[in-house]
Amino acid sequence: MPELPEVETVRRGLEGSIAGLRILRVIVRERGLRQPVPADLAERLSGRRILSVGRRGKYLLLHTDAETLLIHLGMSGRLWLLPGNTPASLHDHVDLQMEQGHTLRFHDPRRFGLMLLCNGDCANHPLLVDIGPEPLGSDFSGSYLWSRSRGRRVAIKSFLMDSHVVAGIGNIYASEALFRARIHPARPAARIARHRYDDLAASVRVTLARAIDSGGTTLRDFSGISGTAGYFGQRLEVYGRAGEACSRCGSAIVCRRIGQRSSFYCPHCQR
DNA sequence: CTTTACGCCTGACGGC
DNA sequence: TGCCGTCAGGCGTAAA
Repeated sequence: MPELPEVETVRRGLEGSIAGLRILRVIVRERGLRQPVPADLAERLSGRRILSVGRRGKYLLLHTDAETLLIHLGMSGRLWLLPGNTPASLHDHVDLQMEQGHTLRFHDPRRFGLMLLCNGDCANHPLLVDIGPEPLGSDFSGSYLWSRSRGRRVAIKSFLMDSHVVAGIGNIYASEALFRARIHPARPAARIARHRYDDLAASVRVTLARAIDSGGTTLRDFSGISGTAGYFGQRLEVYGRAGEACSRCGSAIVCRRIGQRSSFYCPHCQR
């Protein structure tokens, strides 16, 4: 999926385009997502007005004047804002037809995404309640990471990608943040010095913030709501660059599997 | 409790 | 050209 910067890019796009609009009609073509789309989604959303668009980790929250629509893009999900008469094609699972001739379309070939309704702000929803702090928020810091890492022998990269530790960091940005902090991705989380966690927290923030500024990373499946590409891919230091020269020392970037995921790093700079 | 393996799906790609 | 194995940005669950 889209990781946090891509979801934030989508959130901003939606906030600026459909916030304030009423949902006129909902079309569900495929209910078999990660969890089934509620059978009564259409009747519960029709006539509702979208008040604002929020985000928690990689989840989007479309707050309406009644319930909140919770959306996750999984690995391959996309949201497009299209003219209302755009014909649907393969994997176009859900349309929200809005006022002013807009249709918000959910498209997801792999169907790891999710669309659910919940009450209020969804903060206590089972899928959200155990998610760690927002990495760009004030609860996230080196001391927080350090305290959570006590007794954890898991690789630091897997630790960073654990949504219960910190929200929204996936495979790309975990590799990038660790490169920036010069920490080897396979290092056990408990065997990283306290002061290095300050570097790591700062690196996570900078990496994510820059990616958001660039409109996210487009590798395969991501684009903004108008189909525009994100440009952070041009700024990735290690992800997908196995064999290329490290920008810091010139050594060849290495790819190896850590926690069942491809991990990219510089074996010279990262320790 | 922590850690690891796996499944959910489709599509793209590389090797043969 | 087609077939097959592998991989892909997530995440929850089961098992050890």
